[in-house]
Amino acid sequence: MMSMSDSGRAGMEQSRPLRRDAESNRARILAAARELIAVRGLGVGHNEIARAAEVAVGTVYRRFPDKEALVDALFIDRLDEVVDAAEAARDITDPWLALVTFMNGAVAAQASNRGLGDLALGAARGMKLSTEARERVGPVVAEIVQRAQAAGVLRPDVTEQDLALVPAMLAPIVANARGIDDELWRRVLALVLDGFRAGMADVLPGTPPAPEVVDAIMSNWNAAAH
Amino acid sequence: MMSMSDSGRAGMEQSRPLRRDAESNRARILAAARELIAVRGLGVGHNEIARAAEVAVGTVYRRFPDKEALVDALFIDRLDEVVDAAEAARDITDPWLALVTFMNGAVAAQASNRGLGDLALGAARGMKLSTEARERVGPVVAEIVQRAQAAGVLRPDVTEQDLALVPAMLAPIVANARGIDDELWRRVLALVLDGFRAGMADVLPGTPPAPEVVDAIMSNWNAAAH
DNA sequence: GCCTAAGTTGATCGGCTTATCCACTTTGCA
DNA sequence: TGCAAAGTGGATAAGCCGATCAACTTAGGC
Repeated sequence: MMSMSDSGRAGMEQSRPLRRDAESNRARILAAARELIAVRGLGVGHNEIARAAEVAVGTVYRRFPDKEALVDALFIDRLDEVVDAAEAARDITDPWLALVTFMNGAVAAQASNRGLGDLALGAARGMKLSTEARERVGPVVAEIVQRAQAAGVLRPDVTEQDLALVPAMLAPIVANARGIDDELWRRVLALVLDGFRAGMADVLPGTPPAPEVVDAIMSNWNAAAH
Repeated sequence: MMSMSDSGRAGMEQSRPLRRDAESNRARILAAARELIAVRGLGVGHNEIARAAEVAVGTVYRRFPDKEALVDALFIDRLDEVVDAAEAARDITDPWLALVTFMNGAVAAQASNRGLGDLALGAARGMKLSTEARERVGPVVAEIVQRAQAAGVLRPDVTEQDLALVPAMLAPIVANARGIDDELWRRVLALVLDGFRAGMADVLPGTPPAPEVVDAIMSNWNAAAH
């Protein structure tokens, strides 16, 4: 085998139970980072996280060698929620509704957590997250997809991979419409799932975005980072 | 016709025809910026642009007070291409094909110019571009939309505003798939326009992205900025 | 209670960006 | 030709960022 220490990150880390103070600091760092990142996105710096956690930067780096490690630690447990959502959706009888419900849940999570959206936009690279995400939610989604296709309500020439792209597509909508039209993504998601093509009745939820809204989204006028 | 002067930027500034050397420098700056930004996105710094233009940073700032002004100057003329594309699409007989052709052209432009993609992602704020874009391409697109709706091939509950969101949605796909699957956006665009719903025959172009591709897109593995 | 490994601190580094400033050079009109 | 006005070079400021490290503090086994 190779280095079998692996305290901080990937592999596992039960080498030695952290000292009490260290453990509490770690928890505070995670809590602070979670909150800040949910609200402001992955852009928040270590200094800020450290200050919020009432800890020094060095301490943050001691626990999480780099940003990637921190983000990994932060979001790996969020996966549980997604998995739960997927499993809940799987239990819905109507195959199409199951699919729609799941996608809505996924994008809603993105909308409520800026960091998640940044992730979907590809803001961070190379983290183990995507692998783990695929492994854990993939199978459930595959099941939903298969059922929908078997029922003839989902076109047969798509796969769950195609479906996986949808949250990424919605990310800029969610991100840029934030604070201007926080529900726009629901309409757009419905549109993406339903299609632009005429013929299939359903009336879209919400109202069409006003031209000013589109403007604002494109140039990010009011949204602002702040 | 409307404002008929408007050489450089926002307000107006045709006060005096630039000196020869200045004019040539301005052109070189624009050319260098255009190329760099097309290839590497809006992230390129002024220093780099200056070096490529064989000019000093100070000179860049003398012509373009800030990044916004530079980007404005760069892309305002690109609008001509989009307008041309829209007008060409308008002349296509089949209303649906006209719409699809236009959207393909718009996203293709994004795919071939990284800066354009960044713009669609909302990377830059507050520039006059979006206003001008709306004013110039809006009417043509509206015509395309109306025709498609009149022909009953486009669902009646969408507007050209909805359509305007599509390039933004495609942006993360284009950006994150660059160098991995440069044509993926065609499939996704077709999907967005066609809809996930079963029933409407058309076979999607391309093949479903492999799981690794989706992984790579999400975490931006190989793409790299370089 | 003491001692050492573990943990913490915060100044600091190096790299990047946007933007400014002023001594110097060039242009082009008189 | 000569001289102001226009333009230019490039060092530099000011701000971020992620990340490092040597000096200090603390936990907790013995």
